[in-house]
Amino acid sequence: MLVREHRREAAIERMADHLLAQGLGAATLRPLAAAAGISDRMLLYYFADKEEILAATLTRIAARMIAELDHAVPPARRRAFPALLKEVWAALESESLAQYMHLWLDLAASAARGQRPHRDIAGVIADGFLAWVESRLRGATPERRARSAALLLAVIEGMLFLDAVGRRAIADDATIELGALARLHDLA
Amino acid sequence: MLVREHRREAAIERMADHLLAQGLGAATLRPLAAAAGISDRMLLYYFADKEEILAATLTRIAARMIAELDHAVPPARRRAFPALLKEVWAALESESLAQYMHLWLDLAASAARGQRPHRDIAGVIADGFLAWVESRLRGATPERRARSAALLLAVIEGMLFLDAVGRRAIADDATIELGALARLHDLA
DNA sequence: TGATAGACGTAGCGGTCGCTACATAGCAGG
DNA sequence: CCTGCTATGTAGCGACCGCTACGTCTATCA
Repeated sequence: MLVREHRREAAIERMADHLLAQGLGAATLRPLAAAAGISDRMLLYYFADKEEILAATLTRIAARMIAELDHAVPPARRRAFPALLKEVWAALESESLAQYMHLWLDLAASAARGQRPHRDIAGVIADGFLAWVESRLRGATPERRARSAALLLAVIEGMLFLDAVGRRAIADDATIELGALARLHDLA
Repeated sequence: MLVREHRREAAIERMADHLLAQGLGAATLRPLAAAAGISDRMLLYYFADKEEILAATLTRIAARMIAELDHAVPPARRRAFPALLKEVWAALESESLAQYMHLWLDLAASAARGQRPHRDIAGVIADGFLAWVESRLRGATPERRARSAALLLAVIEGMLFLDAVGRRAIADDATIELGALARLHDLA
């Protein structure tokens, strides 16, 4: 039914807000239902089970994240490695994107434990993130660009990790060092 | 009492095994007590509350991790950046150290949510890890060595992250790229 | 008009959570 | 012998978990 589809859709949007604000640990039926403004019974009427709820909501969140990233770092031009690194890191520290990063960390942790559907969704998000970086990165050949993007992604995620444990200073040192290395290489 | 201290100690050791095998998500009183071979009542007799249990167990695990790292990558000599990166990454893929890395990811995720005592402990572990890397890294000056160590740590943790979400290929690309950059710099 | 199917709420299932009250058993000191 | 402390088990509290049985109301269609 159309009504059903529409309400399901609205529920996903509001559950996405809830998950972003509260984290994966708060992904339990009753709070999710309350956030969606319906009863937990109706939530399980719209979705088969908790797994389906999470899959739909996380997929929605992934789409939103890419949109937010596009907004923060527009694809207008390609950047040199150090510049893009700096720009992306600055964007990720903004309040709105930080929420995504925290959830992304939750997701990685539960993916490491082999949880479904977390593992699959997290993998797809990583691919999307990599493609996103690659499309904004300057590089001599597509191959070099792909590897540079992989490095940038890895470093960003390591810095995220370090920031999460309260060691932003280490993350900043890493940026400085990597920026220096990359600039040196560009001169070469 | 001595008996009490001894049993508390033994409980910590066995709970550390349990936590490493099962993850932070399995850190609930009854399973922990079962792993320690005592009743949950006695667990709360030896420790004030769950937080104290976790703090003691995680601290023990951190000490074990450093010992395992020392064993896998002995401190005999300092390594060049690409060599150390490769060596550390290979070590972390071993079954025993992979357990620590998964738990480390759990810890980072809950630290990002501001959980205590997770955040503090995770920070201390990161510092220990950084010092560990620094002591094994070759570098012209202590300052350069510190920044190189920060970069190596960030990259390792980003690769851990990518591996967790099933994207080891991206992690490998990052290694290749960073190794190339660092070697080029050493020549310069 | 009456049967059918969709939409929704209530109440509750069996289970786990962190934590605690209570009882007891052993042993030390007065 | 009594008192009181340490050590330990049992049994349970109230909250929350994912999920479901069941009933009711309403809209549609023959």
